[in-house]
Amino acid sequence: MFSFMTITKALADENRVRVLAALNGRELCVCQIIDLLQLAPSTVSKHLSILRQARLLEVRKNGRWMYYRLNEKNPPAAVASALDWVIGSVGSEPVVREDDRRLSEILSVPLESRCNAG
Amino acid sequence: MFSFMTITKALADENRVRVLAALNGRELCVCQIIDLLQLAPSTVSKHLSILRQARLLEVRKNGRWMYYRLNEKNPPAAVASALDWVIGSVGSEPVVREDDRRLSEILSVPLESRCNAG
DNA sequence: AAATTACTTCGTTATTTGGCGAATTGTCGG
DNA sequence: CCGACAATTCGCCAAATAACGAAGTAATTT
Repeated sequence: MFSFMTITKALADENRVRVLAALNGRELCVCQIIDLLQLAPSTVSKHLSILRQARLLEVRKNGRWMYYRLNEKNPPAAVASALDWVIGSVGSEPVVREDDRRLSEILSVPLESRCNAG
Repeated sequence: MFSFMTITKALADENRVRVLAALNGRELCVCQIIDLLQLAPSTVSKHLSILRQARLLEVRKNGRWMYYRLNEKNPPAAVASALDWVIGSVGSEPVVREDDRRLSEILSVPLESRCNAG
């Protein structure tokens, strides 16, 4: 029950759900997620660590950048179905649509030209 | 996004998840849920109201008893998939197994012979 | 090596949440 | 109508949580 509740608690915050939706189909660097959510780096880092502890996210390090992505490789069953449920449910939410729009802007700026360029 | 977050917040408490699991395949009276969770009536009532606001539960009144059941008649899509996910994920959890055992005891006592008979 | 950049960890604060008991509402049996 | 019972609402308190800035770690650039 503990690991299941870790997932439900991870999903019980709107900013974390927005992160999951934003990571659908792509990986993002922390600084891009900071730019998207408009929150302090320490806050975003905490959110990502909660999502990672729930095994909803995986992380990859490249130089100074940390790339987060959905855990779709070999997730626990409860994680896989949670991701399906969340991604399937929030795709048409206005907040998520708007995030998607902003993300295309964010992604159009190459990472090398300063991370929090916006 | 609001109604989706209402669901995730409703799921982010172990006692509420236990209620959902207990209501899988049957309806229960509040006093039986109180007996199961071993919490104060006011606390249980609050939990049930949170689950109901999320539209995860439906309620039926019969005399002085309130019968709660999963909202499986015509639930919003996000509710239906949430219930599938939860019920499918926690069925084999020890806590839920033990609750199921206790429930067969609780259900063997007719409601008329005092509600909190145990 | 020193400065810069990217991210995380730590400590603090404000808000939310889960729990209880007391008081309230509504229903049934006498 | 009155007492008993089922359930909810209200008010309170303790614990959990989201947010921030400051300090720390690690990699890159100069």
